[in-house]
Amino acid sequence: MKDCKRSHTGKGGSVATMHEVAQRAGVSIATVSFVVNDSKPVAPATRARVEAAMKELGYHRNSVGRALARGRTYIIALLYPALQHSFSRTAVRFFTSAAAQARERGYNLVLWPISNEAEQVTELTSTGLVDGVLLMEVQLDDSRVGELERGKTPFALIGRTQDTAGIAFVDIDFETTIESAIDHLMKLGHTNFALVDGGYGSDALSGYGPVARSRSAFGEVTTQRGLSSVMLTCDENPDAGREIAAELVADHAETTAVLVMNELAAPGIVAGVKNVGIAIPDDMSIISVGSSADMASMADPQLTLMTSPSTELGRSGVDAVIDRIENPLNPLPQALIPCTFTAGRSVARVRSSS
Amino acid sequence: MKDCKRSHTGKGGSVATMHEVAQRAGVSIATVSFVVNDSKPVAPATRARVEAAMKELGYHRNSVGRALARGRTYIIALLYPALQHSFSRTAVRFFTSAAAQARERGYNLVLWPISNEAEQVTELTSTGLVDGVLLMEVQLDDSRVGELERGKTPFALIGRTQDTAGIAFVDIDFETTIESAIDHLMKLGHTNFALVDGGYGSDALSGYGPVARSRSAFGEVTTQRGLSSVMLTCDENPDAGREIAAELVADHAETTAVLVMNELAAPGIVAGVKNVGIAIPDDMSIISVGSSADMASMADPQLTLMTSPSTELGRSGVDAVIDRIENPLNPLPQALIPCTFTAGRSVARVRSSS
DNA sequence: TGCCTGTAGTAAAGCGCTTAACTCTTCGTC
DNA sequence: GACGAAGAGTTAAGCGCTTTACTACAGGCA
Repeated sequence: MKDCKRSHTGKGGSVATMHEVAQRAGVSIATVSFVVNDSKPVAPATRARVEAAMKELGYHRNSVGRALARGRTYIIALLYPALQHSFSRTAVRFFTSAAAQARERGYNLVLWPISNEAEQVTELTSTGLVDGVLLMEVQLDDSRVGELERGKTPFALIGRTQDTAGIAFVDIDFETTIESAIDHLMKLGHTNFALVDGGYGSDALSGYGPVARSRSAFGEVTTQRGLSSVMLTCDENPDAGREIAAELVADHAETTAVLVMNELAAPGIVAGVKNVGIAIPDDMSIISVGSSADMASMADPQLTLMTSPSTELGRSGVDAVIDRIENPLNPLPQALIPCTFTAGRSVARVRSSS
Repeated sequence: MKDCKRSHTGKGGSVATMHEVAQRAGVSIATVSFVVNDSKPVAPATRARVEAAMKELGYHRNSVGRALARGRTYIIALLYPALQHSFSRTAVRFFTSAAAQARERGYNLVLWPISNEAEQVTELTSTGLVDGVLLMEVQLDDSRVGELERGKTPFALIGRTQDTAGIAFVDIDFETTIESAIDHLMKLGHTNFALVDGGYGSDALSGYGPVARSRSAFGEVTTQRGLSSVMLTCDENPDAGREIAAELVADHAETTAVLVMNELAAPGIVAGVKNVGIAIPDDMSIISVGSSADMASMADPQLTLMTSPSTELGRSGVDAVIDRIENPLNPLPQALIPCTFTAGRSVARVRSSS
């Protein structure tokens, strides 16, 4: 008597609906919903009938209908400005673990490509398509964050803005990481340090959190420990690494310990240094900071590194957004996770000569 | 008289709805829809009133409601088994261009992480959350493809299965690519070739299209041209490259020209070859096939390469799915795009000695 | 017997939007 | 001046699902 236009079950275009299942099982549509979601007790016999009907019709719940009714899509968008930055191995690992954790908690984590325009963020969040947002590659002063704060979509950052008050985030603990790297090298007798970081565009440079934070940490620690130090910057590619290596060797010949905070340039730096006759690790030790083992072994010799805690970042990042979504009143999740030391072949005791 | 529970406009949680806009503008909700979608003529005065109301209320259309009513989400999922494979620079470029093209055509392209399980594919498509699917990293015999064919969600492949009948796809033209690479090296006098490809797991090896196709192309062309040839395989990482390089040099000393179809191992191969005292490109020429310039320059010297047509693949891939979605009756889009030659420093004329 | 409680299931009101069908006006035309 | 067409809006029926009442019925207890 109702709904007759598409009762031709089976093929015919659209998929089976809850209505059809209900009809077939001889129950009300609500009961089907209760079975599907296990949201209310249903007598075993009835449940069995419903389940049979579902199987026969090949029923799958329609997420859009559900989303509309519940006011929740269970989709979390991971915003990654792929256009501007390369998708490092580190990021992949991060993404993977984030997705797994989201799935675990009943959400879908999808990578949503948007340019860096703040307005695109609004465009995404204001349409109610996603329940929450995870923002990567955050700048110290990031317009997208402002945009998100203005909206009502729950979000969390991977990385931090300058002022983290009122913002949920998960980031690498650069201070601790840099300090351990330096400590490691000091124990091997090094006293002349250099830091090479990534440009990340040109002027936005000082605005990139990891760079800014590592620099200040590097500055502080070397000063405290009375070490000689120099800081250099180059673009995020091997060729830039080659160039900066030449510069480093030419202008700062005393350097024996280098922290590279630029995964992509690191192999180039190694190549560049070797090309001017300096042996690694015999004459110079290099540690790649915040990198992944795969990338580090692109270099020859394989780089010793402080491995980025990508997996943990992914997991806690997702937890942070979901927490914001589900318990907006909870204290803000804010976490810092240090990189861990991974041995390679690019670090050695300083030469006793000199 | 109707809808009173949430007429408290402004803050208070949810966003403005079409209803509220209609009320405020003193028109029917349908009219608002016509304005928003420009789907029916509306008198200028009315339109103005509606637009004013929208602005005042900060209205943004709700995608979920729209999706439900239209039966379309305008979301396309790019399925990339990130868990198993690394996300190469090539893939990033692909992703970026695909996203841009989708946006251009009014769709959202999102990267949807799923494991390689075919069932997860169904789980995604059957819920009606996405209008179409773009599948990457396709195996010659891929269960996910079967799963997609069984469902009714439009899809296209980046890559190909063995049997491409009835399937929309876009892939690299490996035959042409391999042939040009060989031609290039032949013109420089090389006659002893080797192909090193990527393992891509262990047993699935022969099932990976790019590998299988390059191999057969390599085999055919070298035979045709009467060249000596050998094929090797190694995992997709630099260390594996180092090892296979040693093997290559030890067991096939005559080789002077190497095609590497394994972006990630390539830098390792270069390092490995050099480590046993063979100069590149003087003693041995290497071309990295289907790679990206960034990755190629990780090696020292920078690799000459056949650049993967990532951008084109992304664009045409998206076009292919959208075509399937919007004109299911059109002829199936099937396209092959060759890689293009990009000079590096790893290729030279063969030594006249020998 | 009557009343309360608990359990299984149903009816129906939305969620926010689209769209086919319909109602009024207002013109143009013969 | 009457009729039809075109233009501008409105009504209302969904899209597929969730969820809050509410009904029915059985059992427990006095």
